[in-house]
Amino acid sequence: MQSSTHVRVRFAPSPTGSLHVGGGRTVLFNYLFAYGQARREGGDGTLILRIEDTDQTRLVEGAAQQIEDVLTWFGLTWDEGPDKGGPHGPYVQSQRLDKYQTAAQYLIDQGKAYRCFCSRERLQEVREAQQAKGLPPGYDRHCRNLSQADIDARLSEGAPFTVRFSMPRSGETTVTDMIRGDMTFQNEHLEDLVLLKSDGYPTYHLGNVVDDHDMEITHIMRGDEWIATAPIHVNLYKAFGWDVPKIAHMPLILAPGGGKLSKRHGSTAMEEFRIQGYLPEALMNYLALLGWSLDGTTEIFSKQDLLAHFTLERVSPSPATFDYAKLLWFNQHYINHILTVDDLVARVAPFLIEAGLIDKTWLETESDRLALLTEATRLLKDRMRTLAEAPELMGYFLQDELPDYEAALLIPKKTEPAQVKTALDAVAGWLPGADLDNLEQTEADLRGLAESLGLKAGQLFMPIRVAATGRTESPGLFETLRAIGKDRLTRRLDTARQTFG
RNA sequence: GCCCCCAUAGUCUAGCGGCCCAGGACGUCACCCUUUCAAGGUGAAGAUCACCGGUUCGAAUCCGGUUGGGGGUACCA
Repeated sequence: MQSSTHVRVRFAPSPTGSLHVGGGRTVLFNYLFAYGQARREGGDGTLILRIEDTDQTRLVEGAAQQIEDVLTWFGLTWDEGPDKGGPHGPYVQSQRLDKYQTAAQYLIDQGKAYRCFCSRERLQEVREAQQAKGLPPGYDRHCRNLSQADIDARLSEGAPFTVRFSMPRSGETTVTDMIRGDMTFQNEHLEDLVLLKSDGYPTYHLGNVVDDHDMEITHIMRGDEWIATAPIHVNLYKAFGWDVPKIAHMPLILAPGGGKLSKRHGSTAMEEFRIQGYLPEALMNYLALLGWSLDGTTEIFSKQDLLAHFTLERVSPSPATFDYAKLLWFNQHYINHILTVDDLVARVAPFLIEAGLIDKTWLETESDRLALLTEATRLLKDRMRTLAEAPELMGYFLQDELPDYEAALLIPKKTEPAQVKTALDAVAGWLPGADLDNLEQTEADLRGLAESLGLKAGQLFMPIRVAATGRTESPGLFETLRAIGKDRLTRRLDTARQTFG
């Protein structure tokens, strides 16, 4: 990066729904660039959150708030925005309409924009006609050279109009992209885009350029889908006489089969990953590696690690396919190896409460229930892939009664029902005098019992496991029995024995 | 159709002219550990570096073309 000491970047979502992972990755890179790279290199870095709610027809109630909430969950912070204000507010475009109107009027006065009175129907017809002729569809600049008399006449009759940008008709425009280099476009291919809609709201193009200038944005980091309009934006800056910020387009995130990542392939919204039990740090780690890498070898990055190492120069220009399996691996890795047990307990609790397995009182310090929850979490830590799996995994530790299970599970392969019955009876005889807190003793006792019954250890352990948990998989048997406790174990054993009539 | 972007194993990537007949990770498979399931350990398969031409003593790395994939082509962002 150049020696600029002043970096101001922004994330500008439109509140038309929940935040997509592509957007999540874009904010992340903005955040890492401002707070990581810029500050490391001796400058200051500022991240601005701006809500671009200029499409009144697609607005979703509460979406802006939800985006802020999910960003907070994700672990990101920003310096200026709707919630915290700042020197360049307001940070919601619908509250800055006068600025866009003033800007549009300025361009009209300069002869760099014009009012367009064309109806949507006419626009549609023009587009269809051009497509039919095999020409590139686009506005035919019909209103670009209207006489002043025509314009006045239309205005006096109160005709609705949009304001369009007068793109230069010849020459070329070069966009310098920080991760792709120069991209040159022939001006004749660029459209006279609508800047101001007939409802007085700006389009993305005007709103974005005006605000980025007004908010003194130094670096624009946005999705790859904006490349096509970037040359028009550059021309807009020139028309206003403003400096063009540095621009970087983030590589696209593609769906597994190709194309856009959509619901059809699985979750696409940040919020959904939260609900499905993904950890924000795992999602962040995964998303950071989608288009960026440090050395091709290091895989695990905490937010601090990312802040310490991220550089825009190492962002790849090529699109990346979203791999759910790898995300799941990261999540599992964080649960299994990075989180502490206490931390996991705190993360898993909301999911258990939601499932009705525990309630808030379980979390009171020094309660026996918290001890049980903690022990259950410790035992299942290595077997949990997402937080959402916790209720399913931990039920038999947390509940008094076991849900019904298939009696056939009690009978291991190559073992007769009669043998199992005898074995469980023997275990029931042993249990009252057993010391479950002594794991070594429990193991010695049960191995001895198996031997005396003429069974292999596994042939005895599996029926006990199923009787105790209702499942064929569990953490180590002796620790599992200890956590369940003698009382519940006795009852569960009785239930199992009764299935043999 | 037109404009633009991209191109290393199924996927994410390292590589920025010789160290690479290509390294790491996910996934897959095998083995070890083992009371089950995981986790962990070890190992294997998997890429003629999309293709074709150049440049060079030498190319995955530079250039051109082709093909393929993707994006844009709205009074959506």
